[in-house]
Amino acid sequence: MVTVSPNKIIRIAIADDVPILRKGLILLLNSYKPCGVDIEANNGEELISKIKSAENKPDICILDISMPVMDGYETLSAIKQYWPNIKVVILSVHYNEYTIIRTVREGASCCLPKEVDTDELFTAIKQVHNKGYYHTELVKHYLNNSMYEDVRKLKLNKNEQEFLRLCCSDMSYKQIALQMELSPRTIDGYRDDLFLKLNIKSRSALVMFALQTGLVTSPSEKA
Amino acid sequence: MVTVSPNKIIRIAIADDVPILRKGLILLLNSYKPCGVDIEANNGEELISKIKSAENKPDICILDISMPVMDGYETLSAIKQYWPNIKVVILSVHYNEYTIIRTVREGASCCLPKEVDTDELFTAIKQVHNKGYYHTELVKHYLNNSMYEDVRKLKLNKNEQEFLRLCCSDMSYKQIALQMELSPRTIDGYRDDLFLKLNIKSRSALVMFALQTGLVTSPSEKA
DNA sequence: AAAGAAAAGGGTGTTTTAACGGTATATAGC
DNA sequence: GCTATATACCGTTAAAACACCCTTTTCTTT
Repeated sequence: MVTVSPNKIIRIAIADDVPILRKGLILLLNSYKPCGVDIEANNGEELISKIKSAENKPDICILDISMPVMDGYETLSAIKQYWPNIKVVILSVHYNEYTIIRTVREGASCCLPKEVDTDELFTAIKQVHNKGYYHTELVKHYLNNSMYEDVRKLKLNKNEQEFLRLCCSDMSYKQIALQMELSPRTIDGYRDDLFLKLNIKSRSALVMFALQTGLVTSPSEKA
Repeated sequence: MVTVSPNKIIRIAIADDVPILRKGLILLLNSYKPCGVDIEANNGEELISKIKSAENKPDICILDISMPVMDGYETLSAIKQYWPNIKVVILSVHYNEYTIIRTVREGASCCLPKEVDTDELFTAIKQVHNKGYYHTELVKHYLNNSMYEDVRKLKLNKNEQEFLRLCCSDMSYKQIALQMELSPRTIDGYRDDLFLKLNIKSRSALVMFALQTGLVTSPSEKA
């Protein structure tokens, strides 16, 4: 610590690819006395690079999950690897068992849904800064009571990610196998593995999972 | 018109169930001189009731699609029915052919993705107020070139909505039929109808459609 | 009251999905 | 060298999904 003042401001960095939300959040947080937003980025990669070149590192990073280039899951890992002391708050539309367990187990200090009310957001940030964490009832519930035992299994490898992405379409497993240049049997194995890991029984549920966790983002349609 | 001043402010009403986005948007729009936000609501029903009791009706309503109680699609219909002169801007994460065609054909003056950049949002609002509409390239593209000919077919009835909701799960069609107290054949018919209407061939694509259009919202998980 | 449309129910066949049981190979750690 | 682990691969069977053509019932509409 170089300078410590009694009324030190909580330095905040924000990564979110929705400009109106990001700008709004900045106005909102800056209007709240103890906070100051220094860094904003529209994806994880940009955030990491801005933190690297920042003279004063932020106290807290607020991350969205689904962002282009580098998503919130990866960004969280990178931050915790480079700067373990920076606290991370996940603020996302994706708010489910998978997202909560994966991010909190990876070191997030707090995981909130975007539907959070502004007062609770302020409370959360203050408590994260002072106590190191802020867990909602749902987060507490899943921390005590989750079907996912092993964090490592929550991360999907490249092939699994690609498979999951292709599942979100009209393609049959045979066509997916063809596209990925793998045997249909191998694809069956991927599916069976995911069904087991995620405790689901159908491709429909797999699609639900993919979209709800932000692991697959619907292709932003371009004309 | 009761009072017309040369520098009349554009009166805006906002309905969105995400408080931080709503608050942020209000700060943002109020910081833009020609705009003034008078009404905010966290769902369509609340918005309609606030407009009803408002002395001065808004010029423009900004609507989210996926909201509890009354969603953006229904809210748009209601507004256009009661107050055809109020302009509606759809601002949503849901930005696809279905959403664009359905809202614009129903009378929306503008349909924007939440990823819109703040300058474009300001431009859109100004142009909607002056010219009556603002269409992005993607909106223009779909207006000239859509697979949905008939707007009426875009609206799903109660049974179809319920069916679509239940499709987003691990349930088999047989289980869905049981749950809805209808014959499995009838359910098959619903599916075939939707496949035809939406030009898709699999339940996975149906789930994708349901989530991407906001016609089905993932149940917000509660502990 | 008759015609027509829309919704529900039906039969039958093919294709795809899903559950279960396996083997072979590479490679990283002990 | 052995063991654990991850990856790719294989076969069988049952269930579910999907396609196609058809009838009955229930409403609107005229």
